[in-house]
Parts: sequence; C-alpha cells; structure tokens
Amino acid sequence: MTSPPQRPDLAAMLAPLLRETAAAELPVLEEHGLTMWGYSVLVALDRSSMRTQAALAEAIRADKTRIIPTLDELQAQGYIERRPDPDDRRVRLLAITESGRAVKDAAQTAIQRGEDRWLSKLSPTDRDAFLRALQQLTDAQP
Amino acid sequence: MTSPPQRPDLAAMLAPLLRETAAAELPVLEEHGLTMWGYSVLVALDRSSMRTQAALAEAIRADKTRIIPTLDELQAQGYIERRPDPDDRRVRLLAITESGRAVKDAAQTAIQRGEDRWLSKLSPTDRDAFLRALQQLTDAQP
DNA sequence: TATTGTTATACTCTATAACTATA
DNA sequence: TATAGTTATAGAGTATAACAATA
Repeated sequence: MTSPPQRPDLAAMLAPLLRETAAAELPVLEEHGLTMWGYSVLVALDRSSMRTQAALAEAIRADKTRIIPTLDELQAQGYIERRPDPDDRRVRLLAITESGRAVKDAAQTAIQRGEDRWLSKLSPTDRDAFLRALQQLTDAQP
Repeated sequence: MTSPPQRPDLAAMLAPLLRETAAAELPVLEEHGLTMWGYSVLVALDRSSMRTQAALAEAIRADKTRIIPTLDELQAQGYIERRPDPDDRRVRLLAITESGRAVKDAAQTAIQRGEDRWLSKLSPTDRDAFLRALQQLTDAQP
C-alpha cells in the first residue's frame, strides 16, 4: 500500500534554484567590487534610507553584528553615508550615495541580464506568472 | 540620471522563500522523527536505490562525509538498508525500507498540506504556472 | 537604567585531510 | 596502488555575550 504520487516539496525545489542563482550572481558582484552582503545593503538603502543599523539589519534579515564589517567597507568605498544622528548620537543615519546607487544599478542590470537568459527556458506566460508569484509570495512575508 | 526601475533579482526573492519553507518544514519533520538531511536521503532513496554512499551524497548535493551520521541514524531507525556489496565489500548498497517509505510519505503529505495553504495566496492560474516553472527550472539543473 | 553600536567569544556547520578496509 | 567508507581536524560563517558611549 503506497501513497499517491506527490510533488517534491517547495524547499527541495527552491534550494538548488537559490544555490544556482546565487552562484551566478557572485562573479558579477565581484566584478563590481561588491560582496553579497554589500549588495544586499545597497539594495535595501536604495529602497529607503535607515535611521539605525539595527533596522537595516532586520530589513535584510541579518544579525546586527554581522553587517558591521560590511558597512565599514561600503563606507570606505564611498557607497553609503553613515553619520551620527545629531539628535541622538548613539544612532547612525544610513543612506546610499550617488556612486553607491550607480554601482548597485550596474550590478543589478548585469545580474538580470544573466537571469533573463536563464528564465527564457520558460514560456512567456509561465515566466510572467512565475515572477508575479515569486514577488507576491516574497511580499507576503510576515 | 537614475536607471529605469528594476525587478528584484531572483536570489533576493528566493532566499526568504527558502528560509520560510524550510522553517515551516522543520517542526513537521521533527514530529516524524526526521532531520532535514534524513528526509532528503529518504526522498532520494525513494526515487531509486543507490550502490554507493558517494553516489547518494552527490545526488543530494552533500559531502560524502556529511551524510554518514545521517545514514547511521536512519539505519538505526530501520528506515534504510545499508549492506556491503558481496561483489565488492568496500561498497555499501543503500535502499529505503517499507517503514522508511511510510514515514517519508507521511512527512511529505504533512509538509505539502502546509504548503498548499501557503500557495493558496496565489490565483489558481499563477499557482499552477509557479509550480510548473519551479519544476522546469529545477529539472534543467546541470 | 536602557539603548545603539562595537568588539570578543563561542558555537554550528561544513569541508579537508588522515586513516582503515578492501580491491 | 587505488577506491569506499570512516574518523579527526581545521576552517568559514554565524550568533551570543560582554563592552563602551550616549541617552
């Protein structure tokens, strides 16, 4: 007595996909002098400036201690601003700079060029639905 | 001069999704007395028996040393068979047992029940396309 | 005393290398 | 000598805990 046929569970399908997309991104990011975490920070700060490092860490689901070396580097590269809040000098105000936005846009464009080639394995209909579903599920995150 | 609006890159969308689906699986697996790696091994051996542990490790993209404690545990639980090949006693023949298949099916069913509730956020059309695309992209793995 | 950011420590997971047994 | 499996060691990445500055 065997069970009915089952589809693979989502995590089992997502894991190799993430591994592959992340592996494809890495060399592109490296060409632009960015790490995965650095890129992640730039994307987040491009969406909106942040008033504390803790808030930024939470936004990208990282530990607050983990992003500190990343912020040090991005600041040294001139890609972010990070200055004490005059009203509360414990707090660091974080924002992306002009050149930070430029390098982030360049990297993002290059990454998506690769991904588009990859997504072309799908029919246009499935491709659109896939991206739409992905975005919906990601946004629905609690 | 800013770039045109861009969609998030795939890895950035896949990462939180994987994290969430994996986190949802964990307690279910625990209820069935399985670890993530143990479950992964059972799914692989359910698809097909393996002649060596190295082949199994490669099939689930794991290091051959990493799965040994997992195999020890599964064997002790009676979920897999693992006996030396009489023709080459260096080799271990691996197969899932009846009870191994039963626990794997039970866990998989429970996991998918949770995922279906989760996927119901999508329209039926998008849901089907999403799963189809996911499977296509996963299969296309080199 | 509570909070932000930082540094130092410990822990988990994984891979590398050394070892045993078979061939 | 080469290979499958195992064990022991070391490394990377991460989180936890202690610390300094400010409120």
